[in-house]
Amino acid sequence: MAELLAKTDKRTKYCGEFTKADIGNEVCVMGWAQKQRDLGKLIFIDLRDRTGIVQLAFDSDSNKEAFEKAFTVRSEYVLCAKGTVRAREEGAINKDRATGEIEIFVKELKILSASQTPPFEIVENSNVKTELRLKHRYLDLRRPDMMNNILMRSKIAKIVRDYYAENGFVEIETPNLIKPTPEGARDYLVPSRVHPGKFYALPQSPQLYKQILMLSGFDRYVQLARCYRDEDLRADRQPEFTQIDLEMSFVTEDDVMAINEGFLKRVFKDFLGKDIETPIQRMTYAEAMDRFGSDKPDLRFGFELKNITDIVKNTEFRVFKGAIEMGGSIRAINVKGGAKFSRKEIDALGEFVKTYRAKGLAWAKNTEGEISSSYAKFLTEDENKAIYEAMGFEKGDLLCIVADKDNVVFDSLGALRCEVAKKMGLCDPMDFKLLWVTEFPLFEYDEEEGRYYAKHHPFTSPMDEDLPLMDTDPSKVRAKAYDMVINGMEAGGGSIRIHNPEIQWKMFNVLGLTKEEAEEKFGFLLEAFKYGTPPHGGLAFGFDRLCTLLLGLDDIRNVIAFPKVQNATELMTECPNYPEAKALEELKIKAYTEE
RNA sequence: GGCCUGGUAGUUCAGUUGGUUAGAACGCUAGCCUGUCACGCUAGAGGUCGUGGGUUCGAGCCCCAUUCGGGUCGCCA
Repeated sequence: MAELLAKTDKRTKYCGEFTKADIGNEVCVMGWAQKQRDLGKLIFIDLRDRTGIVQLAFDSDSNKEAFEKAFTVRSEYVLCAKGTVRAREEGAINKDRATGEIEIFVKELKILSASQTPPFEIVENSNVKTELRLKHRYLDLRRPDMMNNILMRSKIAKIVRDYYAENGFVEIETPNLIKPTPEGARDYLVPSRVHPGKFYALPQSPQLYKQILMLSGFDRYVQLARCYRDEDLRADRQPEFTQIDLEMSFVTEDDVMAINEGFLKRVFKDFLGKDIETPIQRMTYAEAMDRFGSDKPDLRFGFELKNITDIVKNTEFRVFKGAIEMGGSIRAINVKGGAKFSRKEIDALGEFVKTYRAKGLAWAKNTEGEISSSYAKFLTEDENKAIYEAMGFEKGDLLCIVADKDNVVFDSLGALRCEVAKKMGLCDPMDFKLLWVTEFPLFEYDEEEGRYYAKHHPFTSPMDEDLPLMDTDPSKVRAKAYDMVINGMEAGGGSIRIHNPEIQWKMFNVLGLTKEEAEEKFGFLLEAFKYGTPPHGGLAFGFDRLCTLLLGLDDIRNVIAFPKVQNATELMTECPNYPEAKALEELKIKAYTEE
């Protein structure tokens, strides 16, 4: 059935590129049959490639041979068609299609490849289950929207390379087989054949290498770096992903932020035609937590958190009193226009906050001046009034209150304000709100293990004015770290690094690392730092997330050609898989057996 | 590891209180049709109701286990 492509079969241009200017030309096109429409003595075939669709026309009277072949064409057959571009008659013009004013009247048709009936139709906006799409990803990628996503990703990557190159950045590849790192996410490990029992790790990020590059004097480095983390997946998280990774020497936070604001301005302008105002708004971590209950606040809507602990500090209401007694707080958001939520929907919000460890949701609803509430009866009239006043509670509003330990209150209310905003349709994906979050805490205290962890990583520089606190109260030390937050998503983050050995040792000390442990883990870096280290800092954007945002999507997998599913398998190739016994033997690794 | 949720024709779904032969749309196959482009008309094929067990006279529906997806908490320096 399939025919060979002859040397003379040269494609004139892509399907989507034909216009009225081509009328009368002899052309040759190649592509996939999207649809065959048989009208009896007339057949139309929509021919598709990555640029679009052009209509092929066949007429039994004019060319019997081509017509008869066209008759056998089914969806997804690969065709080569030669013929004449002609104008469509008035009334036969398809205004919904870019090439709708012309068609190719085919003189010679070759079926280069037949196709089975695909398991799902190759059309835009298909709502086929993810599982099936991923199993047949090659077909899914043919769908115009997926095809477009991947093409756009490539376009964004080019903007990245152009922008940073124009600003003096050097693109350098760092290794993918590296020394396993001690802290942070789980490493993917790769066994070494030459060194039985030893493993490489796949990089979680090129962090240490890019710092070393600064030391070597490259001054400005950038890389579209593949990164790997063996952690559970989410809608915005894949085990392997791509980072726009960069580092700069002789810079402060402002310098790093400025150069990257330039990039964001550029990519939003070039890609979306949108103007981003610079400098981009900044907010400290403390303010972000206080106002939004999150270190990555979505600024597309209000519903800010307010602390009402003082108003009810003398209450006997057990729920509020309990929170105060355990050193927590009572905070509220006023969902403007939220009174339209039904009792059932509000109960669902109560269940929602419980997933963030809150014990429940106290609420009050003002419907046309009539207030119904889950908690008001437990408070005095004055207390209720004071809360309403503090929150600006008016007709049509819904007040949501959580009382608990601070971190629970922040987590649950921070998530709740996004949840209600989503339900109320306030999250236009093409309305972009950019924000730098700054002054992150340097450490996080792990209560279970009774020790400090680096919130960013152990090479993050403390803020100069907080240096004395390193010895007295590490939990209060702020870092020279910054995150780029777009519409509530962490799009990137970075920091100024420590380049002073004394401070680095102090850092390890707080983290509970002995000199020996530090040498064992980071010896090469500490050694390198002895030979003249420039002050340096950098940042990494989540490239996949950035593409997702710019395309207005909500699933990172739609910008990744071959993504993995929730249990970290890839459905098309069915990876991972058991290796051959011989391979394990060479690696001196025992085969896994079920217990 | 926890919680929530789904799996019925190739696809997307419906399926009543547990009761006859499990339906629809699209797709697919065949026939007819010269201006379609979501072509139209006619006819047809297509089902181990994810899998295994249980309850019952009787299970797509109830129970248990399991598997494969999706969301999420933990986790993600």
